Amino acid sequence: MDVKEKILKSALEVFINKGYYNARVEDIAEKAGIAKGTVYIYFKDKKSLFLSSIEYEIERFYSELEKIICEDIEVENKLKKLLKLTYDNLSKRKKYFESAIRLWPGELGEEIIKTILPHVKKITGGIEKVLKEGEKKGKFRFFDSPSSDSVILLGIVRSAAMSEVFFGKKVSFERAWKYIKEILKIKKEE
Amino acid sequence: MDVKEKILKSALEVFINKGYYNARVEDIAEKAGIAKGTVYIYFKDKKSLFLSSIEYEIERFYSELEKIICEDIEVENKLKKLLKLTYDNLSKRKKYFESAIRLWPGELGEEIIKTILPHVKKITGGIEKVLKEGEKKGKFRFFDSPSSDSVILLGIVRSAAMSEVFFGKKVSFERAWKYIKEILKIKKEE
DNA sequence: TAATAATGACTGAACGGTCAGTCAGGAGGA
DNA sequence: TCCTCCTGACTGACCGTTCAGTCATTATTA
Repeated sequence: MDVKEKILKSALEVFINKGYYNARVEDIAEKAGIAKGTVYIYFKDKKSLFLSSIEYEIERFYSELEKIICEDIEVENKLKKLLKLTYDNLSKRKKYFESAIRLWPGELGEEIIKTILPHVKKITGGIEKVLKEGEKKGKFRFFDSPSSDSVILLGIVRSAAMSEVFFGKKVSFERAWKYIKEILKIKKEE
Repeated sequence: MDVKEKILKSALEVFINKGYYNARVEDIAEKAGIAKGTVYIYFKDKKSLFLSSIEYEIERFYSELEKIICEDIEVENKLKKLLKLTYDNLSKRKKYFESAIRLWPGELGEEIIKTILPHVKKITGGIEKVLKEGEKKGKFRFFDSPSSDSVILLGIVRSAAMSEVFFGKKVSFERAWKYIKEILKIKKEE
């Protein structure tokens, strides 16, 4: 693995476990098996390393989603797999979300949004695509529009995945899926 | 207003605008019109000031919710008002949520959860109460159970309120409410 | 005047970023 | 083949800054 990628992987891990401000650049370097100075050869500063590591992770996630989108299976199952993957990814990353209140660095806020919005849009775009596919095939309906529906579906999946942390009660994926079936009027699936 | 409360209010404002790590205790003191040292008379350290300010805010929000819960109005409208208040509060606090990725301080994570979970539970508990009231009066059904339903409803409202920031497309409260009416099979309201 | 409250200059630790120095390995010459 | 020179990726000690928390001093109140 080349050095840059090794740094990105380590950075992601350390940022997730410690949060931006508690992650020392030296921790990241150590985990990558290099010296601190080397990090600054590949990345301008801590901030840009952080943004790059987030982009790296979202793209990795999106490539998993895309594989499902391209599978040749029943569209109901495709949607379910898509959302299940999202649920699992969120659950796995619970540590990200331990806090209900955001403590991100103010000066980074806008930049993060600007950096990751295009990547996030690819994800909602992927879900919209599957919704449209299902509608065209008459397998389910839009409740409102693919665009709103995808936002709401992701909201349901996210709140289920996070419910244990935020509300102290677990909501399984299967239960979340029941709500979604109701909204999209999906009759059967498995 | 007594000094302690003035500090809490200022702290909340500064923490929201700057995030935990960029909020200097001196900023908070300045905003409250006192000197930094005074803060340490009322609060052990920055961390406990932070936790107290969060508690203070959630309790303020809950007292607003409670007022609605106790109102003597149609239960459908009560639920709608409750969720609208939540939506508005989240929208107002968009700055909180500008970042899709959490950057909270690792060492604080668990403590935050421990501190705010009881308060958050009061909020979901309030919604559950209204759901039960509506079910008893035959105005709507539980889709799954008051407990899961409240998590999912909050998830829908939250994702709608945050959609502009996270997904770059606005989902109004009225639209979110449509989904909720569908799930709870609410026929009429307002 | 005594007690209590408030102040803000100061301290020490933490950490991002720098840069002079190291050295493995490649090129070139004998 | 062996030796020398060169390159640039990598290192890590160091610097400068920031800021939470302290405490001797001052102000206020009873």
